[in-house]
Amino acid sequence: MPASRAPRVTIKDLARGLGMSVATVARAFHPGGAIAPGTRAAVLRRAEEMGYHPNALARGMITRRTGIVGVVVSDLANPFYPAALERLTSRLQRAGYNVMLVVTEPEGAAAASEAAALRLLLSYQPECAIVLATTLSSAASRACREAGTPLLFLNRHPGDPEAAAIVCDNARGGAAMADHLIDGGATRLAFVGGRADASTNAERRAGFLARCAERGLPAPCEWPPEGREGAFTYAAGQQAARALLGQAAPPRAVLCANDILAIGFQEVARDEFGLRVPRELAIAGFDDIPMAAWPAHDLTTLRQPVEAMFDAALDWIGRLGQGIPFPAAPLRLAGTLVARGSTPAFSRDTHLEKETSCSMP
Amino acid sequence: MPASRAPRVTIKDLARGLGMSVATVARAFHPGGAIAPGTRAAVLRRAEEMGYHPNALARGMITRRTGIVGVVVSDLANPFYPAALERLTSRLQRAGYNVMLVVTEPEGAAAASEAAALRLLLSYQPECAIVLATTLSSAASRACREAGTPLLFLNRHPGDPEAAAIVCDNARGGAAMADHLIDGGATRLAFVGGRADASTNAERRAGFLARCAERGLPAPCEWPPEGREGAFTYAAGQQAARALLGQAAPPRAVLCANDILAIGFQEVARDEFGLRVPRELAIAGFDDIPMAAWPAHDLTTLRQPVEAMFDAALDWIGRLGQGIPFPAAPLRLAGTLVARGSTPAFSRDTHLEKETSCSMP
DNA sequence: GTGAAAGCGCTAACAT
DNA sequence: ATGTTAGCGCTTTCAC
Repeated sequence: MPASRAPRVTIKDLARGLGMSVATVARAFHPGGAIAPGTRAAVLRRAEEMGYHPNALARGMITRRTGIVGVVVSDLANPFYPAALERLTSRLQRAGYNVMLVVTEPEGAAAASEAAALRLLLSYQPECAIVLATTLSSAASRACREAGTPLLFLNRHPGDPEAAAIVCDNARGGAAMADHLIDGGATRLAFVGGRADASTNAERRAGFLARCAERGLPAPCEWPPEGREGAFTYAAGQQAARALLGQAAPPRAVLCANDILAIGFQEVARDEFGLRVPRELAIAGFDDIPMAAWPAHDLTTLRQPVEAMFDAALDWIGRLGQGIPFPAAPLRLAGTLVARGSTPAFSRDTHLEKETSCSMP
Repeated sequence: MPASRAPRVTIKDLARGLGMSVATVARAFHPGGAIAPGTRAAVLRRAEEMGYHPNALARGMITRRTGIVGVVVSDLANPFYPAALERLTSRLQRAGYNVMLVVTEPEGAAAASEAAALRLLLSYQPECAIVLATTLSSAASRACREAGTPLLFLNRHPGDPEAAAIVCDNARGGAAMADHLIDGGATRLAFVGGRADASTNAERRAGFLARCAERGLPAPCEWPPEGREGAFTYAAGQQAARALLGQAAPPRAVLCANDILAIGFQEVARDEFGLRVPRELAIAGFDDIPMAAWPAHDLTTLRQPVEAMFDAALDWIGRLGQGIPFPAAPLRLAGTLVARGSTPAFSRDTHLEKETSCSMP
């Protein structure tokens, strides 16, 4: 026998209780419903009394608007994502959507389980799926397309040109950091990357290296070296520090592809190499996770425009309900350089313009 | 016009395409279905070709088993919870459930929005709701009860005796920590609490104080003082350190109600008071968040039996499907003391027994 | 403004 | 083993 739960009050019960038809009762729950104000009030009052609550599943089946938004995450160990997930969920909730959470394995190995998880999500007919913090296997993307579920990448964007994306302008951020470090007096710079397959990593790196070249500096040294896999983790940051700072001519300023890397790097720089930050070594990160502001780290970083990204996402999702598909061109929003104690104070409080977008060819 | 999406392939389309009845087709998708193996194979093959995927909403309406599990979180800023959420979601997914995420405002102020969010969740007819990391307003609890949705508290338990709960044996954990610190040689102990209304806080404190008394020590000093609100945050840990370590006879060993507090405390102890840990001050936390193992913190802590808690939760949820309600008595599972460098090495690697339960009167 | 009827996509008795 | 029928709870024509 399946679960025997207390039967819920349905619209039928309510209609019976009121001596009305279900149609009338239903109209009371819809803004534009053609119903006499008095009738509506009566229905609402009785509903309250009887403890009636509409069944979203039944409603969703008919209207094809389930109010469900799928959110796919994979790297909750990076503090940036819990914070983002919390905000995103809050905002979707307030807009009347409900978040269905899908966690995919961080390592690509489990592409099969990822596809399974996504299929499960799709079976609930979400209005769209938001991919936070990870790329999706092509199998999973295809599944969405087949199911007709719009896909929105937040923070990263996949190779897939058909997918909509809202991202931080990572290249500009990387460039701004290069300026900041160079203005701080450094000439021997370094870049510490995370996962090579992440668009965030590639763009931040590209922006940083390009600006260094523009300003006539020698090419920064890099970690991880060609052919070696990086990661967006504390441990990877430590490793990078041991490698880069152990060199004959170690860098004097380092940009790490994200904050958690930078924090790991800084830890080793101080504890194992006895370097004073920022005097002997300047360190910067990317994201502005809460920890970055802790006195122990006091990390200069590029704050992602998270709220602006969510503003846009909610806007897009709202339009979806009116039949307007997601824009094809990725939306890039500029971040803010937050100068703290891990870099010299020369150009403190430089702020990038608050927001900017740029379209694709 | 509502969203015009590509119409999905339904079971009817599939039945038509196969020249069978919908009933037969449906049976192919159910394990015990009375259907010829050949027919099933044909259906499955054709389904694949036509891109048919069952609609979970429609199925849920009939079977009253939606496969949806609501998960309510509020404090994603505490690293313990993202990690727990990730694991819990993964495991539920693998068991065929889908997680609907509800984020409630951390501060009790927004009890109204909490109730609204929960109502929204309930309208999707979840099979149960798991409350992770927070207590629920009584309005919200009542809403669940009225809707007939079983409620399971994970990690905390509310005053509400009707609610099911799976928690770490916090009192024993607190006692184990007292032993560990006392065995390490300390006599002037302190306890730093978090939110006073959290059961975790109360239990850890009670266990700690009781054991101190049993071992004949003077009552540990405490923070926050009576009437002052604490919090489970880094900043609160810093504050506590400034208050406790600034005293005439500062404590030599401190148990913080969770790791993030302990890390904040430790930071201030080292940087502002110049104390050497663990020589001059022993510090311990509770939870074993990933950061606790970082060399910079190297924090002794009481690891919560997270996986065992989830084992039990999944077990209970599985039974729910067979009509077996959640047990009324809270399940308490013992944690493990993980001794690291922030406390003296005397009784390193003490492990509590792996698991224990205790019933309520 | 209200009611009757059809049906969303699927499952679960019933027949056969 | 398969088809027929009746719904799940709700929205949405269409009459009145």
